[in-house]
Amino acid sequence: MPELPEVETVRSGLAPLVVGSTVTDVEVLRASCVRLQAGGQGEFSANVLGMVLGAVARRGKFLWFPLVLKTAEGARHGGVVVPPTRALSAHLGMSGQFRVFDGEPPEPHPHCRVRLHLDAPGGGRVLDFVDQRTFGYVLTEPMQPTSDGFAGGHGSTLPTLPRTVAHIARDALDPALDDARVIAGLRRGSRCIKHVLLDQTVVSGIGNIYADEALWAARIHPRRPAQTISAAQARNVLAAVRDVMAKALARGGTSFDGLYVDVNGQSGYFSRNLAAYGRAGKPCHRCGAPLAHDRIGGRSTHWCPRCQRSVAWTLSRD
DNA sequence: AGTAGCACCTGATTGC
DNA sequence: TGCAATCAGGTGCTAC
Repeated sequence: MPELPEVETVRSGLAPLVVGSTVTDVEVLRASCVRLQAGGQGEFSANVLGMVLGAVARRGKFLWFPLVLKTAEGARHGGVVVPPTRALSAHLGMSGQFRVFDGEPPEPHPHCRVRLHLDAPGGGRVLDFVDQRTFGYVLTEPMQPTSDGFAGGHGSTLPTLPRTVAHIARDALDPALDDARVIAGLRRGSRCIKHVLLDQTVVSGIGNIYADEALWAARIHPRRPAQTISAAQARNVLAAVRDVMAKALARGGTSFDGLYVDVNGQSGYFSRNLAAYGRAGKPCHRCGAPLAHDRIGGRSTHWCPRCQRSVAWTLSRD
């Protein structure tokens, strides 16, 4: 399942292959993947066709390509152009991938939902959005200012965000993340801490796997109500989130070749070394106790019943 | 306002 | 063997 490290690996792999390319043709192979586009697939295609992909940007698990228009005037001055007012946004859901093919493209994979034909230097190139379980989507949407006026996402220097990304908090690896705000968010409300970590409006990029990993590292029981977490514990949780994400990114970023930008099925995903997720009944790497497993907030959750015992919560006052 | 729960979807796995 | 139920996952939406 693509979480922040996987999506960042996709973003950084994609950028050198597609930025600056013009979209010369659009094939929507499955209409439901543009379900968030108000005007349907016709509007999607019309908004993308002829536009230049200006960048590949990301906040949390959300990706977008600012759409710029290459004008004759702009071309005379060596390139850009019109500041992007619209973006092609994409979310990988739980199984989405982007793949790039140069030259004569193969038949689209059965799970290919959208194929963009690009005008790449030296010949044709296609960008496929492949998504087996169809939780992912693409759409075009307007860009709007960020709430703090700073650059809206990794890979972008613009203080703007696509509409569907505007309500998402900065992510765990964002240098502009407001730690105090996140720590306050992790300590607020009756929801259990596992659920709060998955709330993309507190801090974004965390999915089910890294939520379990971070709580294991911080030794916090996933059922612990947020409002019982001390400030020090919340700081530890945030530090653990950053740590597991950074380590995963360091691993995922090394195993991609240029033309096959993978997210899920291949080495990036399976080479994760996980201490908690998926290890129900196996010994804890710290204490050897068998890890527990249950559904928390509708999500499969794994933890060490010995190391993460702090369920006997009391309201803390620090 | 904050929280809970469901819909969305497909393929792999498990149970009868 | 065949079919049905279950599970996995993130987000958007609706209903308390």
